[in-house]
Amino acid sequence: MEQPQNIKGMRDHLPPAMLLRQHIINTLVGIFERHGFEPITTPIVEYAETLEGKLGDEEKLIYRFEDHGGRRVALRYDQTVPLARVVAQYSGQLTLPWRRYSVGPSYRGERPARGRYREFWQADADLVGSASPVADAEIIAMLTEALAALGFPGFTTLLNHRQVIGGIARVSGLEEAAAGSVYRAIDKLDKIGPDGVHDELQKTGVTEDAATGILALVQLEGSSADVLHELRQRLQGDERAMAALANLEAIIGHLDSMGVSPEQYQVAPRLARGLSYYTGTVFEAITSHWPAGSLLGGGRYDELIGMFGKQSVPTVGLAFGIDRLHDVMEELGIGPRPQTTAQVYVTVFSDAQMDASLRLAHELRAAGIHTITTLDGGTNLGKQFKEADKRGLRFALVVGPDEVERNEVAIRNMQNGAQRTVPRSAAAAVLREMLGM
RNA sequence: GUGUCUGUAGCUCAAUGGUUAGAGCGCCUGACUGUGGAUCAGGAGGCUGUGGGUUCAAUCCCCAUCAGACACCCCA
Repeated sequence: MEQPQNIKGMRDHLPPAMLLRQHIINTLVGIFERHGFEPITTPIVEYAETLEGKLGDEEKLIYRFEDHGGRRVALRYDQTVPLARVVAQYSGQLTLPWRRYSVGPSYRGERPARGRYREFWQADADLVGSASPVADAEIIAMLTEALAALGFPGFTTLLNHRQVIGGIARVSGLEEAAAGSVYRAIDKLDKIGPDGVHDELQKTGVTEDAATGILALVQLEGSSADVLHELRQRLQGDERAMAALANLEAIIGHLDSMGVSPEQYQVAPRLARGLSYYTGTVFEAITSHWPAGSLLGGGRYDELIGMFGKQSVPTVGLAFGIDRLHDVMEELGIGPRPQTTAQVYVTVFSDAQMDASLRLAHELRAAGIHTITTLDGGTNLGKQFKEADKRGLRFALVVGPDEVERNEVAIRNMQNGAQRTVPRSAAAAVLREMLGM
């Protein structure tokens, strides 16, 4: 290790990136809390067996190792399984239904690609302990509010139900066991097109007729009502699918009152999603401006918590991909792009004036203004202004001998060069106003 | 995990199988001794990702390794 370097797929986030990330996280948390979701944090390291047996195929991507005590441990793969562990473990202390959120990193040993990293952050929100369609609707409403608050221009939430897909497979005469590869094939519809899916299905052993039938179903598009109607016709006789369709209809029925308009979502029978713990609704949000994966994903998993030994607790939730949101916003130029956290730069005229500047800075900070000063009193003013400019500060203040004598402060607007002198006692108030605080 | 491509100064990129590897931007200093973004003049900064090999000689050719990009797989 002669050269400092990152582990593959694990990134450093320097201030410019971090400031945007914080904006994203703060925005999401704001929406979560507006809906009364409560924060929790769980360890990044879990017993390997806690994570095993919950994810399906993806399990091979779990980071596993032995700790010093020889315990088989793993880095968490998402925040959903740890949540399920927590709910099972603290059932006596939780009042259900429980709205909780959690923000932090998860780890997957995948080959990194665009919008995909081995360490990635998710903002996860789940509504634990309710099977009501209102719960599903609330999660979808929240995701819609969040993407709008972040400023995403055109996004769509694709909505489906595991038992709709199951029904499609059953109606096509497929064994339950074959369903997995069918899910994967139809999930690729947007990428490889109908012919591609047809080939893919046949490759997995589906008959030509069945493939054609499946394809006709998963390609359904149009208004949610139309798609649901059509699915109901074609899946007739499959009870579980009928129940799923009724459930979707009930959820959609609440969306309007929750502020979600019909053009912001669509029923998409092709949406499968890989995680095996989903049992009901599944959804993800995509934007046409970003080809590399969804911005968030989620669904209902009514059996996962029960896997930790106690009774099942119906739950629906979602995870925003912070890194993807960041990458897309960066690429599309969405959102604020602050260069720094400081707002005001207090110059130091000379060593003799150092304390006057420090005192002023202290007062400004006490007034809530983010303030930095020069550290070296021997630096000439020109250099200090240059630094203030480079750092992207909005105002530079001067308290030289003249200002001290007149008990004033000079405030210079670094964006347009306008400079004014105000009474020392008014400096904080004036700045607060100029900063729009 | 599979395949393809890439890796030279802080950043974006040049260059040649052979003496001290270049440019722009950025950075530092000065012209400007109470005021930044312009201009001009100087300056610092590279064992060419790392480790091997071929060769009289390698940044350039070969192998490995690490990291990155893209596609596949799959997902946030």
